[in-house]
Amino acid sequence: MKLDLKPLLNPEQYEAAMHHQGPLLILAGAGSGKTRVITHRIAHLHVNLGVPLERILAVTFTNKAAGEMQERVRHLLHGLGAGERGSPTLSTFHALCARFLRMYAEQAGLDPRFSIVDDDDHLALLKRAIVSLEIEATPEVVRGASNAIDDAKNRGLDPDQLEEEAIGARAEEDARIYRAYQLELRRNQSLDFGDLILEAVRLLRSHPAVRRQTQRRWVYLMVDEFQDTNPVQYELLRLLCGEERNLVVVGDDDQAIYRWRGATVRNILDFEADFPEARIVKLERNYRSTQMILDASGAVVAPITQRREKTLWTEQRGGERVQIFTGHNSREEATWVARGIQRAAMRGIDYDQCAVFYRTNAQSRQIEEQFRAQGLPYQIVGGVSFYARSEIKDLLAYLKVALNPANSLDLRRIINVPRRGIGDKSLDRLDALAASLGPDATLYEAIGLIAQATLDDGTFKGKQLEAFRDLYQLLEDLRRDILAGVPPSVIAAAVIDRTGFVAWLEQTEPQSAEDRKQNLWELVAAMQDFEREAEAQGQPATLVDFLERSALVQQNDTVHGDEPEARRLQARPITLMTIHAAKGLEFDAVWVVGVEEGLIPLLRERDRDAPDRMDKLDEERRLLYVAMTRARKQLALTNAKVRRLYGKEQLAWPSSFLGDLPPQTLEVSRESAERDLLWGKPPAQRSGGDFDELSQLPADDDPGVDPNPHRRRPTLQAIQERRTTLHAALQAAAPAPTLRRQARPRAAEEPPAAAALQTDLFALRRPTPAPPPEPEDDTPRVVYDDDDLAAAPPLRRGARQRPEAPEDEDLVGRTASHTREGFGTITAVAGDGDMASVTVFFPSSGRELTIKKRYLKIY
DNA sequence: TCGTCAATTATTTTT
DNA sequence: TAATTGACGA
Repeated sequence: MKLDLKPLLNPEQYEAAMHHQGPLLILAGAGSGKTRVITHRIAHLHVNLGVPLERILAVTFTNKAAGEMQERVRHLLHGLGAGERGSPTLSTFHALCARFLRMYAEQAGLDPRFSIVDDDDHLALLKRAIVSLEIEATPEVVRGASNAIDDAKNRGLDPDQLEEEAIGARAEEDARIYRAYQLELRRNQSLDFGDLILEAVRLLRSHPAVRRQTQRRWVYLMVDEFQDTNPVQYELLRLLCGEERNLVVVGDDDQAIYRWRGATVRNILDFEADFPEARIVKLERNYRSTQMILDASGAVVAPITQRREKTLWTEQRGGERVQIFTGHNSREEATWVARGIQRAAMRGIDYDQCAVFYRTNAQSRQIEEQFRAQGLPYQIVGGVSFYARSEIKDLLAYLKVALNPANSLDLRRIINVPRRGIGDKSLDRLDALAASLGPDATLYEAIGLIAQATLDDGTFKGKQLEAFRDLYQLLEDLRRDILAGVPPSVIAAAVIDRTGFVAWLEQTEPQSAEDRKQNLWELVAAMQDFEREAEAQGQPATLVDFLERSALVQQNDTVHGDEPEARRLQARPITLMTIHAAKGLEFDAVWVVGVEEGLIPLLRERDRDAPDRMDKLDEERRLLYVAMTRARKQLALTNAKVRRLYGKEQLAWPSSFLGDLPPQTLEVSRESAERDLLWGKPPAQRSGGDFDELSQLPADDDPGVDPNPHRRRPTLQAIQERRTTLHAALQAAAPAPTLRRQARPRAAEEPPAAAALQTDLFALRRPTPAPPPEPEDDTPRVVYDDDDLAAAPPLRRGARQRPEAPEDEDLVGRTASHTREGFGTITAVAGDGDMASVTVFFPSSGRELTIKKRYLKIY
């Protein structure tokens, strides 16, 4: 069956999707259907041109994007009845490189069981490296070296090359630290994120045979979010596509928001320099937003000089104006957002089509508080990653060490967790012992010597010796299990059981033990999911693969409020996330909070004089652009005059970027504390955007600011300090203020009186009044008087309810625990209900027992 | 060696 | 605000 793309795509999309060979740059504006182009091109190559799917490689940055593309390609091909013949490789840069390096571990000079270190491990290792050079590991040194190393890896430099280009003592020191750090990594048989790409590049460069093999394997290359590539990633792409130069890149320089991670817009701006024969297609037709939203957001990036000119257009003429709201404080801002969402819901926009974006995670707290107070269901995307939680890292550390005994970093982590009486002193002696065994000896080997009593000098005895023996025995058992192919979930459960992890949690952290236990079981459940998935694909579920996934998947788990689980699952929640996390998503209605100077753009004092400050400012513009272009129909930008952050009140003023928005696209909310569209400066002066502008003054009626900009040009910090002091003085001088009741938003018709503004400010310094009582019923509370709100939208049943009480035939393969026998895997079931006879294999004892179901805990 | 309590301090974005 | 670090006593 032939696939005719013509009726499916617009002319530009069609041109891009029909592209056959050679380099192509697709400049895809926000919402212009780039994923559609990529998936249709894959289908076209396969169905019309007979390209085997295995020859196609598409690289993305996030697992989310890779997964989505996978799904869409599968769906598209399935619809054409062409889905059964293999599948293209759709992967992230990092996952691709990790697999590649394990495959060619020998040529790359690596142990195929190498561990991948996350950011925390990276810092720990870095500190050790710094100390090993007898340099004091102050936060500045660590941060500086970390940045230098990251930057070097992003540019593809090794320690020697970094040293060569180093100017000054500081840079030379960084290079030396880089060298020592690499040594630490090597000793631990570990790679960090940067190494994954860099080592892959080195391997391809130095091994022509591997390179040829790889180039033959993938003939058609596509890269999504090309604007986010850094120089090494770019180099990797060039090596992958080889002489054929058969490379299609899709990107939007206006959405480049990862410069700080080494991404360089240059890659997209100068693509033709490297590929002079490249075709370029611009996708400017937007299928997502109203013209109003496009006009407003376009104005934010328009002042950027280094950019590919694009003008988005849509057939959705008109649309609602962008709402602008200024709250007296950040709590009021949150209240207004909550109310706005309830209004949107009245107009038929589901909660799960509403999103709130903020610049920093810390801002989510206040939004949460309001949502909780008003009974709005929400989910937070991002935040502390599941895999960054200490109990999860502990458990995984056991598995990582068992797999890769050279991983001393993780061994250190667990050597005394749970407490087994091996303290700092013992660890020092263990280090000394390892050092005496030779330069390449590992901690694990040293422990082995002690445990097997090969060492008989009496350094360790009694309880300590016992502790070492237990630990060693445990790890050896795990190693054996891994080799024997015992499923990861069973191994993990055995660790929890044999270390007494749960009891330790309950004893040391009684308040959070419940949560942490939940997390542990969630990890075991994640492993089981993984095992089922692998089984479905007919592949073995190996621990290496699971660990790799856990290291590379930034699980966007949802951190929920303290609402009861059942209630939370009932409604499709509103999404709260950082702007970065929002890239690639879209919602009917979007609220961007904290559109303030200092937050958007986020500026810190030390950036003031940075040579690249203009670039940073441009990136902040793009960030706001990304946030705004997520909205389909409705968009609001909010800020506050006083912001509570880190437990402190700080005065704030509207972002200078707001001054670039065309007034005819805006509408200031009637409830706003600031009614004026001219945020304290005439429009003529407003556009450029420079750091000096920051020290210029905000609205005249803001307290605490010298109204004469010529008198001095204080630093950002000085301004804030001065404002805060004056603010405090004002407060001290005032008669006892009346406290305003909290969290009862005023009716929409009643804008805050001028007098209320003052008391409002004062109220901030007082202890917060008791929070409003939790609503008892399940419906969202109606918080203001509008009649039309009385009919609040019904909460819908959520889609992702976890299956409870599994059907009996589902039990086989699951993990079960028994009070005496510990953890095991279910191998058979007879009968049903609580009295069913369940046969369980317990790896710790090697026994298989049949036990009544009611005596088992099943996970 | 371990647990408690006080002090300190850092606050961006993430594969 | 919250999370981490450091000192101290058991």
